[in-house]
Amino acid sequence: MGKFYITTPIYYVNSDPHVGSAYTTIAADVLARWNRLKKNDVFFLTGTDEHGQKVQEAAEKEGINPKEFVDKIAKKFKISFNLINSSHDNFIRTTNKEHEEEVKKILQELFDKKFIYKGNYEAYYCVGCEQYLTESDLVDGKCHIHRTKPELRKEEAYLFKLSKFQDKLTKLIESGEFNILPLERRNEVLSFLKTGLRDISISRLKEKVHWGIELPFDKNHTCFVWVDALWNYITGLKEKKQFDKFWPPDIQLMAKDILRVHATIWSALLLATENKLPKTLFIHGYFTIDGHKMSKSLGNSISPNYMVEQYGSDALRYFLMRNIPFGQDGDFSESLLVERLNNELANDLGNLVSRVLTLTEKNFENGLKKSEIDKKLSSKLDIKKIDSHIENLELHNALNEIWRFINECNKYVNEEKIWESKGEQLNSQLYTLLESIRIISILVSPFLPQTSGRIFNQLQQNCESLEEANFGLIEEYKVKKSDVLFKKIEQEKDTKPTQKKTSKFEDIDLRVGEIKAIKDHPNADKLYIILVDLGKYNADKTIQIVSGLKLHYKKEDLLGQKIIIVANLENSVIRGVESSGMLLAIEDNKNNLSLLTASKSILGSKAYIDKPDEKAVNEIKFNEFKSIRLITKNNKIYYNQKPLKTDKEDIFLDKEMPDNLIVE
RNA sequence: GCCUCGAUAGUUUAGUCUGGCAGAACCCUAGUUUCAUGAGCUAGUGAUCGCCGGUUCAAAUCCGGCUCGAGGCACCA
Repeated sequence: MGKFYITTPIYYVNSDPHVGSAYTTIAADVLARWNRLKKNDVFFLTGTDEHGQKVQEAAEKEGINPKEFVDKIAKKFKISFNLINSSHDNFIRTTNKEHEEEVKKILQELFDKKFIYKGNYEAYYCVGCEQYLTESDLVDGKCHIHRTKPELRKEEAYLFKLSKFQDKLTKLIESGEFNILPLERRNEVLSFLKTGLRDISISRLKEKVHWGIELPFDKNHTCFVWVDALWNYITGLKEKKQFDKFWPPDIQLMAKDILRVHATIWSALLLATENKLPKTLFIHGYFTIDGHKMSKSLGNSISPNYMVEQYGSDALRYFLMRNIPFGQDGDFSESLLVERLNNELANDLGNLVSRVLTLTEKNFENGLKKSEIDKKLSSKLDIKKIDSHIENLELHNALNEIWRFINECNKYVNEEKIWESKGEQLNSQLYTLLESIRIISILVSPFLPQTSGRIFNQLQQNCESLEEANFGLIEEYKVKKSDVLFKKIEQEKDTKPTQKKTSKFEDIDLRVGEIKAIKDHPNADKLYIILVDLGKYNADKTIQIVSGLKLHYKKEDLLGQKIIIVANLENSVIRGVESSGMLLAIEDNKNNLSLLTASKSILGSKAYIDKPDEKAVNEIKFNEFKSIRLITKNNKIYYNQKPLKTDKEDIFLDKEMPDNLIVE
């Protein structure tokens, strides 16, 4: 059996752990656990990067010394990684003594070998920011924050001869000896190498950045990021006396922001010190949150701890690994997570275990003996395919393949009507199903370690290798059913279960109306009272609607607008004022609101999808209306993939909005 | 501006390397079932595979052009 060394980046401790660091760590954990199943010797390293100016500043801001500060945050990372069930073999911190000593040794070696030399760090300095700017901070040569021209400043620094390694690195990457995946990332690095490598500074003056490792050959400087942080992959092994056994890394996972540093500086440092290069760098994608970029200003970053508390670590792990094709950018959405938890974990897997165990307990109280395997079911499992998906780092496809088999098991129970079977046939069928569940439990264990353990508990078995994923291994089952594996989460859109009647589009009567008058609601800050003319549909008078538009529209902008009204909505009283209908609008998650409008249509005309349907419609309740999913697309409204329209035009939004929002 | 990658059903996607009936899941609709978690199973609706052209008996797949989107173009951990 081989060895397998996998690393995550070490995470910078200037902020709390977020879902991005959890994602990388979970992916690495899955690969580590899969390799342990295959009986490879595994070392899985993660940790925190704790030096540098930003940490120094963050600590000052909190009025504590940097050491206290990094201890606090590092602890948070450890807790967070325990919550997501990471099985790392070492959690390295760059403030560990051993790490600092090791880095000093390497710096001295590089200095002695003349890979490090004294020179100048030269860059633009913004007086307003009180710091050096990077080229990406510059807009038209000016500081993007202060809009001033920065001055070119020089300070003494030590430089690393990165330029020397350009050709060698290019060759190693082109030959595939040093592998970078996915392909576009490799291209990116190659094209960057083509533009030429410059030497880089690896130190800062100690008077400016004191929170760092001192250069062994010059006490006025501290080591600047690269050598310090990157070397963790080596000291992380050396701390545990495992370097000789595990070097080099088989896979180093990271997000794309640090790819270049790894592909150039990190590998050059290894070449300079005559260490082997990692076999593969794998670059995974970025997240969007509900379709929006994750950013501090939007305040939409997601705490993995919260997700674990809400849904459990396995659900989070499953969602991240299943929903996002590994290596591509993906979207994180809580409602999608719940959907997958309910459908795939609870319904498909959880229910399968539950129904099979109940049947076993009912019929084989004193144990179920080994019997013939029904090939009809066992032949549907393709473990080689699952393994090759994982070896190719297609984790989402591996899960897909496992679930295909889970569905086959459910289908088998139905088609064979196991609950009607008797005697030897029943014995054989249930034995096949129990073996299937046992094998499934092995296969999902890298992804869902907790769930896998709970399934084994119920089966009263324990398997820890892929070799055991074979039918016919267990001589006798004495199962013990316990609680459900996954509790389902009620999504908000599902209203009370008693109200099983789901409404159809035909149940709502949508009409074009014109806003004739607007008053402030006497008893509410956000509400308008709007009088709407529905033309011939309600010829004798206008109807009165209370609507929460006040924060979004001025009165003069609304007056005369032709809008869409739910005309048959049950009347209600909102803060003391009667409202007999509602107007349709779309709201995104940033509080932008847009009206559904139909400027060319006749007042009182019907809005419909297929053809106008003039039959009398009953009043509907608000909840019934809410169960109808009208969604946005290209600034129009769709129901069941068909556009909402009147006889004159398609209904459109008066402001641009993203697709797939639900009308409310 | 230069370079790289991507675009498949309302949504998430498989298939593209190596051309051969465009597969799946969610949602929606209908039916069926009672062993099981308001679960399961069956069926149906829904895709001119971003657009235009070329090669070919045959193109989602190969080639050329275009549109849109994402990313890279160094000291930011």
